[in-house]
Amino acid sequence: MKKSFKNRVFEVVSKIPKGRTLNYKEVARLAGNEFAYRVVGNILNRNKDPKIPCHRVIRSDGKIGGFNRGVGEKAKLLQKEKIVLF
DNA sequence: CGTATGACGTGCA
DNA sequence: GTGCACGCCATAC
Repeated sequence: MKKSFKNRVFEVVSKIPKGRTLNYKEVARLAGNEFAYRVVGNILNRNKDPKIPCHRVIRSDGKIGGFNRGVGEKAKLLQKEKIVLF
C-alpha cells in the first residue's frame, strides 16, 4: 500500500496529541513536503473523516482558517479541547 | 490524461 | 493594522 501524501497527512493529523495544534505547514512538513501545505487543507477539505482531528490544524497566523462543516464548529471544537491558539 | 481547484503562506500597498 | 494578489503542491473530476 503506497502511502500517498494524502494518506500521510491523515496519519500525521491523527497523531496530533490532544491540546496541541499544528499549522498546515507543519503538517505538510511532517507529511513529507512542507511546500504542500495547500494540499493539506485541500485533502482535509475533500475528506472529512471523523477519525481525523482536522480541527487541530490551524493557520500559521493563529487563525482557525476554515472548516468544511463551518468555522463555528471548528472554533467550538477548539474551545472544547481547551486548545490555546499558539 | 489534462485542467482546475483549494480549510495556505508570504509580500507589498 | 488591514486587505489584496501571487505562487506553491497534490488531489479530484
